[in-house]
Amino acid sequence: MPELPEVECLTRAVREVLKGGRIHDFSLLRADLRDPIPDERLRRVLVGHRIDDVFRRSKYMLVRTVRGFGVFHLGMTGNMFFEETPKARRKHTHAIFHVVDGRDQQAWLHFVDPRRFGRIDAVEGEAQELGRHPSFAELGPEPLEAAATDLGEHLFQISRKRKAPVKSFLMDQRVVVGVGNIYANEALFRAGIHPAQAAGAISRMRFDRLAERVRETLQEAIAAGGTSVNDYRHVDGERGYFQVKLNVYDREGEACLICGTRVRMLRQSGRSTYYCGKCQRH
DNA sequence: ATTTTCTCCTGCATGC
DNA sequence: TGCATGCAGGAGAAAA
Repeated sequence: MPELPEVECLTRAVREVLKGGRIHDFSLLRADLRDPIPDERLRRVLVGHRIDDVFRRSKYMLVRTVRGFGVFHLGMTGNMFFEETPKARRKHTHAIFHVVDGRDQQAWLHFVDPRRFGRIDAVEGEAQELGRHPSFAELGPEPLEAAATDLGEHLFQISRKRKAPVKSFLMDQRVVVGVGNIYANEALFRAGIHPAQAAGAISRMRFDRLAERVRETLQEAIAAGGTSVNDYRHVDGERGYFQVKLNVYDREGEACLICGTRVRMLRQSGRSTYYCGKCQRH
């Protein structure tokens, strides 16, 4: 489940190779993932132009050239790997980008996604065109770009009168980007906030605390994941997960690492929520 | 306007 | 061992 930290780590690894280089060509092994892949537009944007930057917005990795942006989303199970050859294919490889880096070294960047919830898209034009794109138009702020108190203030302001559980609220990408199920659970645990509490009933002070914990959790995950992607030939977004100590996620029935109480699970809008009923209060 | 449900898809764990 | 079943969930559309 690639959330912000995993996408950030992948983006850094890809940037290392692609920035200043070019995509010589690519091939699509299927026409669609979650949505159809716009072959021709992707070609116009990416092929033959210098890669000016590779950056992350929300859970999207963006590849910028003079023509526009390549847009990559990993969905649930997506990942990208540099391979030594175009042929050494893992199962569920859907696209292969033939890359020539800044030092004229060749590489093949493979987009792999078993469940195919990911997306590959292209936006022509400048940053403002990207901002108008449906995937980006309504996104909330980047949690790591604002100061913690500004994020707390933001969460507090837009949550007034909202009855949604704070956990669903936190996972809403229009509220704040990048927080998926795992890190929502973990940040709420760290903040001592019960996931079922109505967002609108949470005080400014507690939102400040939550904002701090969200940032801390994401930053720790990036630091942990970042250590595994030094060598671009071994880009491995998955590995990051196992380096972060999860307090509650997927630990139903196990002892809370703080108080020993059994971790509980409940279902909120179809998602599994894990929490400690003693450490996390309304 | 906000919030929930449904949909996409494959791999894996579970149970008989 | 094999097969059916259910679950995992990001995000957008549809429904409530």
